[in-house]
Amino acid sequence: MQLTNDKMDQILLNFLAKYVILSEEEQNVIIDLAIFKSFRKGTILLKEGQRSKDAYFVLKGCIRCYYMVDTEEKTTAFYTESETLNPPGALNNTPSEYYVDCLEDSILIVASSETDEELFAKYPILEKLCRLVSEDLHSKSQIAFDNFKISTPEQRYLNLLEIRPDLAQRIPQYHLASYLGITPQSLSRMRKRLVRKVS
Amino acid sequence: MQLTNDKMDQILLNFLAKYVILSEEEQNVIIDLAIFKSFRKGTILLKEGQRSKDAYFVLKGCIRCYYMVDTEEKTTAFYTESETLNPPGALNNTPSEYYVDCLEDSILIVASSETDEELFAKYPILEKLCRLVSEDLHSKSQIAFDNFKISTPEQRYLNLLEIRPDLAQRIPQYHLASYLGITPQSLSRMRKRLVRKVS
DNA sequence: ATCCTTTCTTAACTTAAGGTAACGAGTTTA
DNA sequence: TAAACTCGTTACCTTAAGTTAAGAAAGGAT
Repeated sequence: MQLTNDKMDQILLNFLAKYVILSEEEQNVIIDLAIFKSFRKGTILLKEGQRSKDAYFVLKGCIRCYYMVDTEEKTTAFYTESETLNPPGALNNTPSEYYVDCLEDSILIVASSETDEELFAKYPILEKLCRLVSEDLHSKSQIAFDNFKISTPEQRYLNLLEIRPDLAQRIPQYHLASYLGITPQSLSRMRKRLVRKVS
Repeated sequence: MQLTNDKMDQILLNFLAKYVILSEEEQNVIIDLAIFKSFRKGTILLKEGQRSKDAYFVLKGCIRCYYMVDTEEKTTAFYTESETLNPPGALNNTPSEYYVDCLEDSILIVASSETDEELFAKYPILEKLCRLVSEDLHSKSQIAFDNFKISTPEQRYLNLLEIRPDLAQRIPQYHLASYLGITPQSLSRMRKRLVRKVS
């Protein structure tokens, strides 16, 4: 399926409409600002040590954050349609601690936070929008953290199946395992255990 | 030690100064708004199921978030001097999923987000301030989440000793254990293992 | 169709965490 | 003072995750 520019604009505006009501003009400013980019599966968007002020809004596809610990990839997050990755570097210009890559061919909006100051001065509602989005993302990430902490790997897996069943379908199991904080072997065993429990 | 009102004001303003430069008037607005409250150790500030729009800034003492899972407390966070707890309820008015209590006699600034709208209209810089604080907290909590995920319980404990050595001193071990995602017994064993490794 | 890479599974062994129980040191309460 | 309570430790057994190694299954590439 091909996404037209209009459709992509609409996906973004629908997302923003959850937070504030924007005038035509404000919508146009945002659309003009938004840079739509396509990436092939496997593309690395951000490397450890790299400085980048870019934030990514996923229109289509899936991106993933991971740390390299020794020679091992430790996956910490997946972002799919209408989700936003806002790396810390955007704020304080520190080098990234982790990598970001595309697990699928993806269409992303790449938002650079360079021009923000003038823009916020001219359109204060955009500052409000950013505040609300940030507060919402913070709250969601806090809740996700809490759930992770109070759960066993098995509960985390079952929770994932419930909350984001799409992920279990589209993401390789060894990435899921890493995301759950266990090895692929453990996840495989766990799945066998769970089947046994059901019957 | 007794904190005077002036000292408490200053702690708050020092914290905010990390984000924006405020005029005298803006500082005064914030100080007038800030409600300083004292709580005795053991006081429960927020209960599961309770709706509250209050955020807490810790001037002195220590507060803790925990979930009740069956009959067990699962501790997910500690907040000490100059840290901020911003429960999700403040945003979307949903009932709290967790409890908050005081682990020590504490002095907190209780900020209700009720009056925000008019205030932001009058002092746009306060909206910017909230955006920056929120982005910063989000980024920090994201990093904390990542570190938790990519670490074993032992690494988490060692990391805690390094990053927040104060916590290990002032917080009972069974709360720390819960925070690390393990039982008090496991933490006790782990500590013994670690001592053995050093020697 | 065959090869090759990627992904998932299984197995045997090691390590560490959970569950339960008991003990002891230090406080608080009666 | 004694009893009760809190907190940390230890012990024994069970459960599950890590490690290493080896195959099986699925997909792509030539």
